[in-house]
Amino acid sequence: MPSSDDYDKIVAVIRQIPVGRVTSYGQVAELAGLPGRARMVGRALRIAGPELQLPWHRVLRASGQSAFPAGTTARDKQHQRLADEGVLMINGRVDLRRFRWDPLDQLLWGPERL
DNA sequence: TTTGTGACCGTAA
DNA sequence: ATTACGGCCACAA
Repeated sequence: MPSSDDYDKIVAVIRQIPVGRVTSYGQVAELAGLPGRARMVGRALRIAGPELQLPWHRVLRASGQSAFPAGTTARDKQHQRLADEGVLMINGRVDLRRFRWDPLDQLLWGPERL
């Protein structure tokens, strides 16, 4: 049973993703203390909806691709918003080696947002 | 109660 | 590069 506490932790993690960086459902789950439960992150995001104004577009599949099907407005919006933040996509795929969010960066570099 | 379905993922072939 | 498979597990039918 997914305690609302779990969802709160997930939301808290997503709120920390800096502008211009991305992460994966799996990584969010791990950082939230819920290893192996990537699907739950997707659920949480779906339930949260636009009300909470989360940076949902910064959460991608582990492959660097959008989780939304090609041709959907959600996917287009996600790509657009990432582009606006300077996240490059090559063939609909973000190079995670370059744009993956590393929580340690913030601790070492300070709270400056890209 | 069982089954199918996801904003998913890692491994292996 | 792709496909397949097993894990994951709340939710709805």
